[in-house]
Parts: sequence; structure tokens; C-alpha cells
Amino acid sequence: MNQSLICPRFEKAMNILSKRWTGLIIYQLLSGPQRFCNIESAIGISGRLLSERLKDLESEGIVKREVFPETPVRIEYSLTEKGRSLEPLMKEIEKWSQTWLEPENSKE
Amino acid sequence: MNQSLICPRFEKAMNILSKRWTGLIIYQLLSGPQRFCNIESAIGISGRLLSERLKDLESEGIVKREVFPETPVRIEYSLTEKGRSLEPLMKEIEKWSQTWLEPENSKE
DNA sequence: TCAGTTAGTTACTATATGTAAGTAATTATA
DNA sequence: TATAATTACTTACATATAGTAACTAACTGA
Repeated sequence: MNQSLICPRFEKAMNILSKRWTGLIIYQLLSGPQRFCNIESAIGISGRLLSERLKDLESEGIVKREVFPETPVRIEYSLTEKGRSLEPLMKEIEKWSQTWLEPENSKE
Repeated sequence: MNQSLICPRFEKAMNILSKRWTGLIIYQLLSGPQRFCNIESAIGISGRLLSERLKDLESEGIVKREVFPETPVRIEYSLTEKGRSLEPLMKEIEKWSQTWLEPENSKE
């Protein structure tokens, strides 16, 4: 057997990144802090899942939630340093997708 | 509204990569062509899902399946050029995980 | 003939995701 | 004052995906 077991940190990273929507949320937040409903409509996720994912990402220290007690209250989500450090990775995905994928309109 | 909608190619890439197990399978295949049961035990996926994922990845042109009509038959899975081109991306994930994650033993 | 191996498939249960409607706090409008 | 609108959620429920375990086909070796 030549299998070397996979590194637990790599596996953990994959667990985070391979959850549906996580990547798109991080990518979307790279363009700057923004509100719940903005992310929601930009990537086409439902409120239910966005709420869930943002909590996950917050607990991973990747996303920061800030409440501005204005009127009406404004809540902004942004990337932490840990979150912003995923930018090179996102750029790699972008690069790969530009080189190897055709845009698809239909639901394959 | 400042949302710029997300690029369809990027979204497609994310759809592939954010399916559970896909990343680990590709990562595992970066170490060279290997058999079904080797991948299975290296990453801890079940046969049912590995079979499903390998079919998906084959149809995306990322993985190649080769049958060697030896006895007993040997079936090897390997990355295509498109698949190997994901290496820099995998290295980025590895790098990020080394820098930002603690290995976890418990089920968080 | 019986057990073992590889590469799966099938059947079933558990978990995750999608959809739609509901809620709380607040402001704006009739 | 009542009604509607907005934001950031939550709840309830249906459907899809994942996990587990047992089974199968083709073959070998004892």
C-alpha cells in the first residue's frame, strides 16, 4: 500500500471550503464589507443558508460581523485577516476557471 | 446596490470543488495514478460515494479511468492535464492550512 | 468447492439543502 | 393610528445528498 494519509490541516481546510456556498461567500466578501441582503442577492443563496454559513465562518474566525446601531440598524460582514489570506487561493480558482472552463448557462 | 454578479466560470469551478470529497480525491491523485481501494482507504470515503465522484470527475475531464486487463483486473485512476492543472490551487490550500489552522482530532 | 480480492452497486437511514412563509425592530406613508 | 416596507433573520417542511452496510460479478488460489 502506498497511501500516505492526508494531512489533518489540509483535510480541515477542505471541510471548510468544500461546504456548499462557503467559497462564494468568501469570494464575494473579498470585494469589501457588505450587508446580509447584498451577499444574498449577489450569489443567489437563501437567507436560511446564508445565515448558517456566516455563523460557521464567524466561528472559524474567517468572517467578522459588525453591528452599526444606526437607524435602521446596519449589520456588516467582512473578512478577518484569516479570511483575507484566502485571496491567493480564490485567485487561483479564478485563474483555473478562466483557463479550463466554459461558462455554462444551462443546468448541465 | 454594489453587487457585481459572480462570474459563471468561477461559479462552475466552485460547484466542482465545493462538492464534498472532490478536493481530497484530486489531492490524493496528485501523488500519482492509483486504484479505487487505495483512494478509498487514503481519504476515508465510502465506495458508494467514491464511485459517484470519480464518475463526475471523469465527465468533467479531470480524472481518467484506465482498465488494465490483467488478472485480477486492475483499474487505475489518474489526473488528466486539466486535473493536474489544479495542483497550484491545492498547494495554496495546503499553504493556507499550514499557516492558519490547528490540526483537529476531535469532531469540532 | 470455498474463501479472498477488486471494483463496484443496491437498499436503507441520516443529514444537508432548498423553498416559502413568518417574525421583530424600525421607519415611512396614508 | 393603521398599514406597508425594509433588514436580518428563524421556523417548518419537502427534497436531495451523504453515510452505512450488505450484496454482486469476475476472477484466483488453496
